[in-house]
Amino acid sequence: MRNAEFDREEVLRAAMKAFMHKGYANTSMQDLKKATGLHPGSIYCAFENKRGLLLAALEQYRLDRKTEFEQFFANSQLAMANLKSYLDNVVAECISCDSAQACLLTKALNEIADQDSEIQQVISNNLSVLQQALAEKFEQAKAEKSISADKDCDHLARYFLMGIYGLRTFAHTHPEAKVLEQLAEQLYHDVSQ
Amino acid sequence: MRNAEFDREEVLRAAMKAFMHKGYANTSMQDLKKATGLHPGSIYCAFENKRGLLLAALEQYRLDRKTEFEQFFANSQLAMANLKSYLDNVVAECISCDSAQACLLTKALNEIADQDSEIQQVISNNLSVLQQALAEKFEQAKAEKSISADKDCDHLARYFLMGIYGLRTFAHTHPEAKVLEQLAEQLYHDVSQ
DNA sequence: CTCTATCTTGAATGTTCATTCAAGATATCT
DNA sequence: AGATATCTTGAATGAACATTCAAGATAGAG
Repeated sequence: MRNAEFDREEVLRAAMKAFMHKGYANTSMQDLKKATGLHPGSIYCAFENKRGLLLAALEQYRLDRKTEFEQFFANSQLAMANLKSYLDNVVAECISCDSAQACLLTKALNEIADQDSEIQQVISNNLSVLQQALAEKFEQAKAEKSISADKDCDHLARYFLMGIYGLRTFAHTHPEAKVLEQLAEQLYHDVSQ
Repeated sequence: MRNAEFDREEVLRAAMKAFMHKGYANTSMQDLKKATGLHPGSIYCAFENKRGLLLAALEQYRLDRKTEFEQFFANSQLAMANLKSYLDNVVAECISCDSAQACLLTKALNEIADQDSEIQQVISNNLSVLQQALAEKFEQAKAEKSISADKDCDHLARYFLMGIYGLRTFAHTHPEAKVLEQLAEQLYHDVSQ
């Protein structure tokens, strides 16, 4: 007889930002209250507890990133060109040094994966989906003759993803545009040739 | 008139393990008490507080890794062969899935770097030293004609380190030996050729 | 307009945390 | 052996935490 007043997606994106900024353990309910505008009771009512909020935020993150990914390839350019754009976007996020543009998946993976196997599983699944999507793009690139026919596209996808993980970590100590762009350039070169 | 009973290095290595296993925020003083065998009072006396213990552990980690690194190159083999051994060792650590063999620097970097600039600085310095050491090995490889003379050794060192970061993160979701070895193989190939 | 199911609020709860400190123990020096 | 400086011990402290819940507010149904 009465609907919730808050916008679920907005709340989850705010929670995502909070978790990305301070990590899971260090983000208090008070931080989450401030970030989402929701009182503790509402959070518990909607998401059961802090962990439930993280799980919901991870799911929203997956959806948002899926949409974003598809937009990078929703054009008529060659797959390899789009992969380059995707990589350039990661670099841009790294350069911005904006913790809200970090990757919630890798952040959470580093922090809690060892201690919570359900969350570990959720994150692993999400990353596997991304890896699979990348592999398909490399297959497309192969069909377009951008890369040679004897390449293993699953391997290329794994290597590309590994490079992105490395880039994100590296950026924490070297957020300089020139360095990161050079690294991305080489990564792109190494999966192209 | 009385010396401390505990072995400082042993205590710091135990603290390192505890921090690597659960992260900084999630490791309680009670965990640290159990891990180190020291009572809270002794920890506070020796290291000022939990943060001081982390800083001391980071310093011990730096020393231990420096020793380990030098051992990898304390032989008469070519620099590139030793770099491969070093990389293989990282892979072996990843395969073991032993949180005690993770990298304290990257773990701490992901968790707290954004929130504590002094710790950020310490970690960045440590990683820069490693990067510099790697660059020297690539210089040596160049002198040995293992890599071509027009290579930028600083760039190679950065790329190699980025790959190691990526490998460690990737291993969290794919701890399979075959996959990690293949990725390491390609990374080695890409910095060789 | 009234009723009621549902949502919102924020103070209260009990737990866990980092930190302190005074009492007790002990190694070293004289 | 006695004195004392230093270390060890672990209970006490207060703050911060996640979580609960009862009271108040409000949207929508009748």
